[in-house]
Amino acid sequence: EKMPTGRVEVLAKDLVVLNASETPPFHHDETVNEELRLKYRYLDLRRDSMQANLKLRHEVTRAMRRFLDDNGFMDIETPMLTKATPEGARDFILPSRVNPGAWFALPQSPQLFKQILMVSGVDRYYQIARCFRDEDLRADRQPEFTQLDMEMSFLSQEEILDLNERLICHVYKTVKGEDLPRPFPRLTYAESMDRFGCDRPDTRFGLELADVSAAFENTGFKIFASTLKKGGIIKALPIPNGNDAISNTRIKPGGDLFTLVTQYGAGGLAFVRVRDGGEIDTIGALKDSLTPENIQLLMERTGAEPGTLLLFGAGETAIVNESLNRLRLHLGKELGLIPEGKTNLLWVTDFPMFEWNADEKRYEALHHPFTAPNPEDIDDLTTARAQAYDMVWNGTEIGGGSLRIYQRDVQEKVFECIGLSEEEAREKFGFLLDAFEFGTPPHGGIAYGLDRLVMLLAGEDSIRDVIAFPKTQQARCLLTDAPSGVSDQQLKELCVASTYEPEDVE
RNA sequence: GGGACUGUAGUUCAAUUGGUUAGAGCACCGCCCUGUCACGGCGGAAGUUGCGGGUUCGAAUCCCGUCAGUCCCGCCA
Repeated sequence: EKMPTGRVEVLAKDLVVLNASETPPFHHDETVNEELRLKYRYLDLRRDSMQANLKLRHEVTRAMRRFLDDNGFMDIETPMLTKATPEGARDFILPSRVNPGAWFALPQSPQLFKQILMVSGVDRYYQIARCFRDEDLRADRQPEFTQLDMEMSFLSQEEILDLNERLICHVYKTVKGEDLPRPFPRLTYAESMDRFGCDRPDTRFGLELADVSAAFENTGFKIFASTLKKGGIIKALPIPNGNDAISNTRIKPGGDLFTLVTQYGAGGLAFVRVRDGGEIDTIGALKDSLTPENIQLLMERTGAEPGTLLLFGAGETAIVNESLNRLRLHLGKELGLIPEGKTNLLWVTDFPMFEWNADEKRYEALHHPFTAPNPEDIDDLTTARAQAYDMVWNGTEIGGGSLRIYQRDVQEKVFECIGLSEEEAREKFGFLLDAFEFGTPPHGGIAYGLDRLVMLLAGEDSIRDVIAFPKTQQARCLLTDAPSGVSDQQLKELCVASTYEPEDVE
């Protein structure tokens, strides 16, 4: 609680100036631009809101530690200097002076070390671990970030989810003073994609998608017909009372909603308005081709009522889902459908093991290649569901985990699926495969994005505001002016020569 | 790699849409004020309008380039 001024009066006998201050470039109750804040981060952190965020972050990690300590978990550190990973994000790499020509990588996560700890008989491990990924930044992505990393032996998925719900509820109760309802709702990946078009649905509001492919099976509307012929789908986003709220101009080419969906690969945005008395109103070729059967099926599938605006996505499933998901989130916000102060937590389960990468013509692990397949789907791994789960907070993924593979033969099959040759697998992960031969217990775990979690609890829009010393979008530290050049002497010691200029790199 | 927005005193913002001397609040400096607490009064200093080109009689304003910050797409197992 902030003390109001004037309540305490101090009568000074002596005054000693410990250190004089320059006039600061900005005052601690001023809102200034990001560049200035980051350059003078020490002054920025003096502001009440930043002090509160630092304190909140500390309280969150303290609550996590308290809960995990009380539940038999051990905090164990894993190396920062480790091995480059073939899958996943770009690595930050560091030359080894002692081993000329050889490079360490900073960890993208402690994944393999924590699994190795399970082999070592550490039944319950956790670490508040710094992770590094050399990819482009976003409001919720920094090149170095913090995970609460956990791994447990001999627990079923149910037990892991239950324990994690209790963990998150404990953290929430500690910092917010409120109980969250348990158990958390669960959606399978398939259901989430079907109803929301994404794997981390914001369920604080409705506007659920409806697959209306069946309503257009014999349609004369060329775009829809060719979509279905090519194996695509047609989905509708029904907006109750959308007729009043959203004009044709916004939906047609050049309109903001049209532009929004095309940004995610959609070809356009067909629409239908349901008028009083159930009259159907639309434009162009769709208007001419709609049959009574189309309309009846459409109304059944979408539950549309007079006043409802139906927005359509037609095309490849992934594109339809992605574009309508973005449209749903955009309109949910715009129409004020998202309740203030509400916290919706849920699990998404049963992710697919793999996703087809069309560019590289191979399967890619959706979670990571150490995720255990569902035993029911073991016959064909390429279409198998994984024993993986994500925790979703108001539409943001705050944690993800899985049961892991703990048998060498299964692990080798998964490597094969993602196109990793035996030699590569042995070279990169031989130590893990070997370890699996020494009585590795069944195990599983999860990792939470601490920065995102604290950001949500703080009600901030960027993780920079909950990180003491973050980087800019160009991955620079404006306080220290890192990264910077190094001396030739340093490079020489490391046996590193600069061979490429930036313009050589595409 | 691509798209969008922003950049004007220390700072937050203006500048009648291309018009002659670029303004204001806060901060700063000086003087005044013996109970203030967002004090008050009077006065003052403070600008290569991010940077470099171009168009124009004339550019903060329009164009091109560049730098920086932000948001997004790609990317992020």
